[in-house]
Amino acid sequence: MVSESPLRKRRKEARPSELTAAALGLFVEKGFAATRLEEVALRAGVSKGTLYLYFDSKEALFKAVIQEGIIPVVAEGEAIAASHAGSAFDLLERLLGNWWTRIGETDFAGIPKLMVAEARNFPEVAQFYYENVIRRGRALVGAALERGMASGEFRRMEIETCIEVVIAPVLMLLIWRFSMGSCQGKQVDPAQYLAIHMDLLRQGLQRSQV
Amino acid sequence: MVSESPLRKRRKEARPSELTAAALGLFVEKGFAATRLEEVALRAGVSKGTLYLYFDSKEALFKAVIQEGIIPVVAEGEAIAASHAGSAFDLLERLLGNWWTRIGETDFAGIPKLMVAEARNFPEVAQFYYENVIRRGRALVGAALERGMASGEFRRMEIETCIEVVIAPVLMLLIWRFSMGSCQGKQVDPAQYLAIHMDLLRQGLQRSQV
DNA sequence: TAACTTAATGACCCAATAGTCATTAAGTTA
DNA sequence: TAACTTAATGACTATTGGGTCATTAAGTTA
Repeated sequence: MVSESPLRKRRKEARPSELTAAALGLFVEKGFAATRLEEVALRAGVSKGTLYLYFDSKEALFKAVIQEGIIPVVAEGEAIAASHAGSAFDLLERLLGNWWTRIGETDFAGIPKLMVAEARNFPEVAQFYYENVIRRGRALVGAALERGMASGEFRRMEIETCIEVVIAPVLMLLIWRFSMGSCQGKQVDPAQYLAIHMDLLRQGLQRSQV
Repeated sequence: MVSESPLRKRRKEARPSELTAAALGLFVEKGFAATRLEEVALRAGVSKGTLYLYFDSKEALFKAVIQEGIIPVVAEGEAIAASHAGSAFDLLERLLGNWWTRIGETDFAGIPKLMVAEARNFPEVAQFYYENVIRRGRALVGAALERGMASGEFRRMEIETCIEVVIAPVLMLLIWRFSMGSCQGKQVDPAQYLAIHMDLLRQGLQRSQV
């Protein structure tokens, strides 16, 4: 009886993403500084030495984690906005909804909390994230708001600040899940949370008060 | 010419709060794990040995930082709510405004970000914070919303989720300031941010559409 | 001003961990 | 199946930083 699976498997292609996935989980859970690389390697089913085959340093691993999975979603949002035909509010709803299903329900959901917690320790990565995710995400929401104000669907308000207020609850929902979330008995229901947020926004933004 | 100030000053009373203040600043800036106690001591104008005179461990210091300054503000909010006479919306505005001036504009402003970043590493402290700050803060906002719905000033909505959505932007404003805030050129203006948030809420919550 | 109490110090200890590298073995080629 | 390439390993090193404690000196009392 001979074992079919050798102890050491050579899987050069799969290792990097398995390592960043493991690292993301641990970084989100314990923070960057408190995460030990041996634990990351263990979770990825590999030894610490192997980790260093693919990433030069702990910081390089952090950068890879952040850059890996979140940027495609922004591009997707931009495509949605470009092809949208309905009302401005529908667009807003689709943008936030898409962001939720593509980030909030995936393994990448922990990235905003991680980025918030570590931004000051990695200004370079934070800047990258700001330029490629935040700035573009804001621009999308801003364009939707502008469209609605131009058409008379929304009342006129100062746009830049409005963007922040619209995005904040969605961000908070994620951050909460990966931080204080475990303290409370019944978890927040994301669908209901988003529904209430959109409901308040619909009436809060509208111009004509019938 | 004799120096009036000896090298070692004995200031037993002042040390603890000076140490927690220094620790808060560094914890918020770098995270708990990445903060060195020697640096905390240095910032407090004291040696590392002195720090251990007042706090048993790094974790004890963390607990003290969290527990020290934020709870009185909740009590203050409860007093405001108890004595409030005007409309429910005015109460909401006063609560958020008070929270802002008493936390947002003080040294304690970094605590929410710190708590969010470290909650999973200190479940016991997180639980304490949850019971004494979050739960009570939510109850305050919830009572204001209920009052408004009961009087017909607000339309009826599911309260628990509503609370979250009302609070989220205010929390996000603080968290942002201590994380990604330094990435963007022009900072958000807190007063304008709160004004827009309250403006959206006023119209979003109201029952009668005149 | 001498004796005494205790706040403050900083050199030291040791556990933890980021990063290295000589060795091992999986898979490939001839 | 022997020779070869390189993915994978894990023992090892160097450094960092939490925590200790014998020593020092500020302030107080008699």
